[in-house]
Amino acid sequence: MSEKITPREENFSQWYIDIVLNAQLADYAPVKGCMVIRPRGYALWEAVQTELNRMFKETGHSNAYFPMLIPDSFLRKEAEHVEGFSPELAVVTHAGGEELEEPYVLRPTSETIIWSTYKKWIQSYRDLPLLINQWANVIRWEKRTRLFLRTTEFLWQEGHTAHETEAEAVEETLKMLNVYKTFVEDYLAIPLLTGPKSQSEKFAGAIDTYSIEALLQDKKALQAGTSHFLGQNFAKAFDVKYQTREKTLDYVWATSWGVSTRLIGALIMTHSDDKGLIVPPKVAPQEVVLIPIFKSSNKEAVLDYCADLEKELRGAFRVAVDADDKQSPGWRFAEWEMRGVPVRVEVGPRDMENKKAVLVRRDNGEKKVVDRNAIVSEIKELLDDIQKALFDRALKFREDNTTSVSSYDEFLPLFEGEKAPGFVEAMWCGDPECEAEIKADTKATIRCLPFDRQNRVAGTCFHCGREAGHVAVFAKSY
RNA sequence: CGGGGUGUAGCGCAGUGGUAGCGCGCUGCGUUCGGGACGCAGAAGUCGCGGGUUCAAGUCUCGCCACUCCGACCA
Repeated sequence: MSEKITPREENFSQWYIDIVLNAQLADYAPVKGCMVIRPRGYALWEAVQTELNRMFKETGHSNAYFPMLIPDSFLRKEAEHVEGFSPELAVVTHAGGEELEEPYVLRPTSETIIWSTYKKWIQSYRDLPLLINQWANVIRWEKRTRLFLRTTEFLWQEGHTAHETEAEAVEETLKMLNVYKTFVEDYLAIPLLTGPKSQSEKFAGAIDTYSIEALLQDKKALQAGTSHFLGQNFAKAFDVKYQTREKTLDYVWATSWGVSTRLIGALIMTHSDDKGLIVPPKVAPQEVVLIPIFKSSNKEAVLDYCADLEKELRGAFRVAVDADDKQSPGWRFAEWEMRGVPVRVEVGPRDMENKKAVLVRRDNGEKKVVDRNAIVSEIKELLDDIQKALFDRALKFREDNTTSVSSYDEFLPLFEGEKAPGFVEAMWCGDPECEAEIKADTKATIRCLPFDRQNRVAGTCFHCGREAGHVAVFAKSY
């Protein structure tokens, strides 16, 4: 069984790669760290795009597109920004057979090209807020890449907004963080921690960075998306001023926020098992696979019987049908399990005779024999159940792998050895030096200061013993 | 970018200097079919890339590249 997939226990990294390649989500490309996203993988990305676009538009945003080539000088206008990104830039130095006077950078993110444009578009408070999103590719020359999780080129969306007031920009930052949380939890069924990053972990050029943090099956944390409050940093760097309602001039307030194809990696690593991919029904390119079971003697009769059923299913669900007579039923079962389709419908001679069908859940393998006539409502119920069960299972995993500590003596052993300990929460003083020492000792980083865990009484920092005003969540991360 | 490992048919691998192999998969035909069926016939290779040694290199040697594991780096 599943000989193609390395078990998680044996080698988690290899398991992940096996899933990506065997479920035909992506393939390696000729250039270091780049991947080809195959139709089955791209369909997942399209599901992400469809829902997020709906949510972005409901919150007042419009899509636009800015160029991929950015003049080198633009990057340099915001000091922290250039410092943060320059090590991973790819630069175009030649074009049209000649060396360029000024090199172009392949965008690692679009703040600079967008803010240079916003300068032209914003004069008055009447031009605000400006709420724009773009779907784009970006290039970051990372040292160590991994399919979907960290690739040299990746697809993402980046929202860039401009506001009259600080309060409005902060509100936007948190609103979009919450859009991400809602989408990722409700559709991808991945439970998240949300909250601000520590100052040392924030985005280059931001005042505050907020993130959504997931815990994957190997107990490492993944930053699944970010929303940044940029203050007036980019407005100042690109001289974007507007006339206020009081007829004064002021710099606008900015946000930016993004999620990427990394979400597909998070999806895989959260739900899948040793048989292959598991996809939550709401984003599954195919919710149901119909597998007719027949012998050559009764093939025609079974397929006839399935024709009506298929029509009915297609009226209600996204459906695949696999009636390949070159493959045994067992082979087809295993194949569609690897592809992650949430519900399998088996129909053979027995079912035909009894006016039944067999439903099998991908998430836990349970089989259920149902009346042919009730099949649509039965599947609907099952899909809802699976969606919920996947989230609940992931949430339980996270809770089972979250530890609370009050001293460094408790903390240190958790981060010894190969295995990651999951999320570890502790009272923390907020000092970057204290954070750096912890990281140097253990490789643990602060994932965020979760909003919903700040209700503890004030105490002392678990590491340095000084007064502590935050609960921080530590983990080993991707 | 540093250290280790790997690179031979689509995939997994064998092949210690002398004719390019095996299993799975693939194509065709037939028999099978309720958890990865079987028979027969067939197709498929610049042995990762580039130099060097040699009468002769998949094999020895140097360089490079890719993947992978571990580090450093990382919205």
